[in-house]
Amino acid sequence: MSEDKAAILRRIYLFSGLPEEDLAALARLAVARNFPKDAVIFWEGRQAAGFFILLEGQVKLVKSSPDGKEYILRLVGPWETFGEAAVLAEDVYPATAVALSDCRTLFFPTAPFLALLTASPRLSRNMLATMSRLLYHLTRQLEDLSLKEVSARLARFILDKCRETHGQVAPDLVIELNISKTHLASYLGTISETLSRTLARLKALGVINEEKGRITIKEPQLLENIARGIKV
Amino acid sequence: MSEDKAAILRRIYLFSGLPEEDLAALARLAVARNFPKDAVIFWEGRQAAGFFILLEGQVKLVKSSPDGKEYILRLVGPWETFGEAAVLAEDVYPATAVALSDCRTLFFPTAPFLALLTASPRLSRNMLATMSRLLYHLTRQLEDLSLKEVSARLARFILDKCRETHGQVAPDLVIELNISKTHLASYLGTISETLSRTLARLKALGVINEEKGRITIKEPQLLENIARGIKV
DNA sequence: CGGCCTGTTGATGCGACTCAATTCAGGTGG
DNA sequence: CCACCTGAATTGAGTCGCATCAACAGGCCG
Repeated sequence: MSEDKAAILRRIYLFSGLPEEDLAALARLAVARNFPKDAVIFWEGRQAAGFFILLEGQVKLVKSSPDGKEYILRLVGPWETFGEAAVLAEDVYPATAVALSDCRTLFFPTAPFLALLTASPRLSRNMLATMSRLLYHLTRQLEDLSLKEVSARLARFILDKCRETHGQVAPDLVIELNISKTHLASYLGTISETLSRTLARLKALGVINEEKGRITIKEPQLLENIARGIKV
Repeated sequence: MSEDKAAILRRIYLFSGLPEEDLAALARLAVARNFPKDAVIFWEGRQAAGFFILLEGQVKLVKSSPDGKEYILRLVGPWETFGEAAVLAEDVYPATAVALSDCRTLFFPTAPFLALLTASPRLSRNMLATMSRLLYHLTRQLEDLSLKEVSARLARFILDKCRETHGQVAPDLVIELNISKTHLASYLGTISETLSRTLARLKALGVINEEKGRITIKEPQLLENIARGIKV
């Protein structure tokens, strides 16, 4: 079983380039933990006991307000880690994690992981790189929320997703929203009604096509401009 | 001169607990760089050559939109580091840094610093902790921008600042805004006119007093509620 | 078939940005 | 010392984007 885990860990960015013995030590640490759909994996503000690797399923990291609105900080897919940030400060989780579907995860308890971290320069370096990318991601979201309107955020999301799946942006490329539009709305910092209208507007402009969660890019250049915040 | 630098470095959180030889090595790396008021220290999107410690003055890290609006991601004060995030990914700066007053800094070039980082577990750990706190800070800002209105953000800012200076929140405690209200507005993700009105409303409610950038807290409990987003 | 969840569309209201006018404070030069 | 200028801060009126509330259509499942 521990061998299986080591094989899995090799696929995780955070653990890339680690010597065998480090991987083995990590594999000994890891605890399999599974969650049904809609289960809360951890709560914002609770003492962070460790972090997770998602093996299968989808997880959302959310902030929610007293009156029931929620903002999705990050959508986590397979082979990504989450809850890492809390580990370092031996602190609390900065957001709540919820399983969007049935999930299989590996859990790494804080204290022994920190010991490994101290012993492995490569692991430290990977961790720093991971957190760098998270920081970069968050600053982009802040930029969007503070300076851009919904149409620009949606356009940016589509372009990002397109580059992620196809490595480029070109006419007639198709991207799949594999989340509900309600969730996408929370991720973009708005609500489903507004997202619906914004999508309709982009369709009417001929910039994109959309049906049943499949978006086709029609006018890449226009889409780039909208993402930059240039008025149409 | 190198001795002076080492003495300075001891005061930086990022370098706390480091052995003498590491401090000495860092001191040899550090380059003094000064900037006049309004100078751009680095531009968003440019290759990150290294990071900075602010010794004297004040710096803003900003995102700006094509039409001239700007959002202040972070206000940097003496003894704080900035530009750290970019170093790890050997990547670009995620925001633009501007001197708000004449500034003295120490600059650490990326490549040699990374070498030191690999060699010093303690330095790695400090760096991770620093980035953790940045992440935490950014998630709070995202929460505010996406879920709270301006009055709540302002209330939270006042409470944070109060706790930071006095260690507690109590009636008649005074905090100093040592930045212009225009800058504070950008930091809160709004504009000076709206900030002005919001401050006026809080004054009218008797929650705070304010004159010439000095804010006196009158109703801590009410202020906490406003910060939580509870309607008045 | 009826319930439920997701998504769409319309009408309305509120918060915040825009534009413009005015006041105020700090700094400069006569 | 006062007149002048400049940038910051305030205040008012108007507009816009988006959230809210509400009604309704479609797909899925018991």
